[in-house]
Amino acid sequence: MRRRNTATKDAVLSVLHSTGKAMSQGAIEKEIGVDINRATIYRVLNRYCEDGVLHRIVADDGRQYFALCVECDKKQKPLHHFHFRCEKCETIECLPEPVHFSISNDYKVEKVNCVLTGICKDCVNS
Amino acid sequence: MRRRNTATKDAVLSVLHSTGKAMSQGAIEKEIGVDINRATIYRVLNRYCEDGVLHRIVADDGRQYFALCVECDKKQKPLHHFHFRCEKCETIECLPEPVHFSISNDYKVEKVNCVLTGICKDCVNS
DNA sequence: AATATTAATGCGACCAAGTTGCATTAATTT
DNA sequence: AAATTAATGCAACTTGGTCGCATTAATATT
Repeated sequence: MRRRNTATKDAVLSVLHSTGKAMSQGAIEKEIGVDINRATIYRVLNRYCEDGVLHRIVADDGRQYFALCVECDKKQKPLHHFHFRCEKCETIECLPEPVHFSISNDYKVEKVNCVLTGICKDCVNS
Repeated sequence: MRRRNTATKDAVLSVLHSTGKAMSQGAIEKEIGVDINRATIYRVLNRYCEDGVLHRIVADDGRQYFALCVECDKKQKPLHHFHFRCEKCETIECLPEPVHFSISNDYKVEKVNCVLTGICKDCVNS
């Protein structure tokens, strides 16, 4: 099941690159310009997550947001980092702040999902 | 708009007390014994959150879970604490582990939502 | 104790996010 | 150029959660 290159996949990646933030399917659909089916966008995003190109954040609004893993690398973000969801501009940002925790070895931790919510620095002064 | 005491509200609280964990509407409905409407349970839960009796956690499954704030107090949990969602027994636990982070003052942080996901200590040995 | 007030409930309809089945299209292999 | 099968579009569906509205019942008032 080798992956194939398509215009849709490229378009999704380029939108994520250009905004530099984590985006929901809806936000991507709005920004992407061309008309791409909702289900297709979800499938592209899910595939990228499987392939380690994107990571998925579930925010406290219950929705999924997707962010480039490369973006995180560039800014030297740790594997598990905080995310900030701005309620005004409706974007999610990967923060350089690492998530630290200690937990009994009896627990098997598989995923870490930390989201701060509020007004981001761009929106707080406007 | 003074709150009124009802059997439904008591039943919801007592289920949460008896399990000692954060529960979704669905889990509460299953455990509660009596037949209570879905919308009503949600309304009860939302009211309790407004009143500071419960707090709401949105897990990485995108669903809302509700936990007693008193439970947290008892175990001396900090205001912002980690939560652990077990994928096997489908419960969420409030952990005593506090959430620490530092972020630029330019951001206005209003909510903190941190969930670890995996297999809890009760399920890992079974 | 009887009545008035209005919060709480049940029901059904509704919405939004996300997924899935299936026929069709098109990227890669041969 | 033909064959293979991943990717897409569409519609239907699922699930979590909310809302409007008529009805019920907890509290306040008499």
